[in-house]
Amino acid sequence: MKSPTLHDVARLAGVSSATADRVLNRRGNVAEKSVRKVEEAVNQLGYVRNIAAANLSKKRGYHLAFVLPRRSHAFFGRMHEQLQKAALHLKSARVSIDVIEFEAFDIHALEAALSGLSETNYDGVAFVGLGQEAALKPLEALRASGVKVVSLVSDGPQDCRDHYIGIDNEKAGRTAARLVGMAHAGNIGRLIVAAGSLDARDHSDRIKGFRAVLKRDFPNIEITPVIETMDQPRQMRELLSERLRNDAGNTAIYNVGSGNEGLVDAIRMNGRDGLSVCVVHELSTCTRDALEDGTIDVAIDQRPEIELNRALALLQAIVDDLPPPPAPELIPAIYLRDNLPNE
Amino acid sequence: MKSPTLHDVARLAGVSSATADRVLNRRGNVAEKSVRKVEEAVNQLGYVRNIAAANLSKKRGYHLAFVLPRRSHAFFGRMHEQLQKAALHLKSARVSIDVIEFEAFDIHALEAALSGLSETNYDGVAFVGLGQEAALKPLEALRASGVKVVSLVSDGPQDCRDHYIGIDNEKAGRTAARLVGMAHAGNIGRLIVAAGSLDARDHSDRIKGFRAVLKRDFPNIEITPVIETMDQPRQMRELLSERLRNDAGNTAIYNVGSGNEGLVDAIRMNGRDGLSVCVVHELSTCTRDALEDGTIDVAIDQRPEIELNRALALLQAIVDDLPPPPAPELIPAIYLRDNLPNE
DNA sequence: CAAAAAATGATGATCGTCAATCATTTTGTC
DNA sequence: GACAAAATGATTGACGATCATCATTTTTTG
Repeated sequence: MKSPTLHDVARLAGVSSATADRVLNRRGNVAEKSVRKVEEAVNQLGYVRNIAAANLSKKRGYHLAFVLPRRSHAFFGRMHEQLQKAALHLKSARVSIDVIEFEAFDIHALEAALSGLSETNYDGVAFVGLGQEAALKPLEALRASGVKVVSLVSDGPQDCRDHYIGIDNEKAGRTAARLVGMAHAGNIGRLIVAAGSLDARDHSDRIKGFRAVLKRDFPNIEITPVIETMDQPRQMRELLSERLRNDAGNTAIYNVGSGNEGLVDAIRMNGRDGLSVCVVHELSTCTRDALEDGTIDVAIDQRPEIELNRALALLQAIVDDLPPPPAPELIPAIYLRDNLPNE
Repeated sequence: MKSPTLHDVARLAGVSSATADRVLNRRGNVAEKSVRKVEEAVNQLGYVRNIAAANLSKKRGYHLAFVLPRRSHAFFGRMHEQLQKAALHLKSARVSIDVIEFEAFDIHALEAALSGLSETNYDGVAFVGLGQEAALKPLEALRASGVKVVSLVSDGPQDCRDHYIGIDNEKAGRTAARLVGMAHAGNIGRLIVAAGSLDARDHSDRIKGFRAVLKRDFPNIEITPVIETMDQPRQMRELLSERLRNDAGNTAIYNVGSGNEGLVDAIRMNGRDGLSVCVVHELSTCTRDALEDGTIDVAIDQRPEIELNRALALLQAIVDDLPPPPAPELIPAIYLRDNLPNE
């Protein structure tokens, strides 16, 4: 009924609890024979260390840091918000969370933020990996000193973090393509693609997936040259308006990046005549409204709240050197006007 | 830095830790004045009870029961599987999970299973609420004896459980309608709808949402009379084949319930000529294959694995009388052939 | 075989909370 | 002011693991 304790293991193994402890925590100075006996007892009893008791005695709480871009974009705002809620809830589990903000898209801001962490003594760090190529050294330093590291949203080299939590952006692009394709029902189409910057890894992955599917399965749809908006609503509005005004015959729009306010403005001004489908990424006040009034049709959403929860659960586990909790793959939500989340 | 303990609270309140304990655990026999002082100290220090220590001292583990239908359907198989994985992972947190299986769609099986629980002493129970109308009495008994109760997948009366975890089926139906509509690109269509049984709450909810959207936004699509399949692949195959053979001009299929093996067979036999879109519910080996080879286009999936994880996290929290962990709404995944989860 | 080295056992404090006991003080009431 | 009732304080031993210390035993080595 009740689970066995370290004492039970020691007794069954015929050693003292001190030795059993030495084995389980790899303190060394144990005879090979004793190690085997203890391990056998562990297996036989199905002993699992009581982490709560362990942490209590070690007077350890989970000390975590989240390195996030400022709340400039709605997307990161949602992350911050969820983090705050979660932090409150996790206080009773001795999880303390510090938030370190940095300027998004500033190449060196992330590096600076991460460097600052090496002095402190966090158990785990999660960071949004935009521009992490510049931040390899501080990451390496962190990991070398035993800190567990998780990258969020955008992944980088495998050996600069313990895990990545985020969506598969190529898959997201393919999904968008399929939706655009389906909405043409075999008709001929012409498509406008807009992107923030073709340099960003996540954006280029999306475009790659998008193009692949469109080319293979929907040759009836022609892609016009990509609009680069630098994720700025204004540029988006102007460039897109121009396209819509000058070229008739556009049937679809896909925005890979952000700047959706501009996109929505442009469509509202020009009307949706001839446009059979419009797909964007991320849910925000703006895109939500646009979905509800039919200005756009689909918002593919990363669900940052869920990513954040995952990161928290994962860090808690790996900080204890436990295997990551079993969790199914992150699939971006496909929001239509009919399945928007409440409130 | 480190969080305050009960002792700190007592000291600040100017009472003994015994009294502080009496206040926090509502043991009674405390003067109103002392209660106030302690509560004030709690607020001032931001004291949060260390649950790990509390549970350790109470020698309490989380003793949970999951009452699930047998693994007859792929859907429940996925739940069982996830539950097993999670159970393994949660052993170190002193969470023990018992699984009680019952025969799906047997009205009294659930009642019997739940009745059996009143003898035992679980802290929390999750159950799949198919046919819970018949099981109100045992649920009431459980809750009366302090057991926390969560219903999964299909909800019932509010006061027979503490929380419901599952999708909004009406929303799922609306989503299906939107996808079907989009895929018609304004063309005229004729739609075949199949359902397991119109009695099942979740199925009827889906149909309700589906019809509402189709009627309002896609009057160009005609709905032919619903095929009732009792979720049996064979009936599905025969009835659907008949329809496809006899009536030309069908443009879409929507299956509200299960029995997708039959649906897939029928379409493969008849070919997809003229069918512009085919939407079903739940991902399984069968529907996954069908998505990949283009037999069907969309599978709306409840993601039982996620529901299960949610239930676990929720039970752990409410068993401790904590507020439910902050988690965003469950949105069913929309699977296309391009965003299927790996492996 | 003796000395050094390695392995082991025994013990006890600690973490924060719970739960129980018993002694003492503060109330309220007639 | 006596007396009961209520409130409080003080104390203690779990709970399960960690970690350090010290004494003792076993093994290795020359």
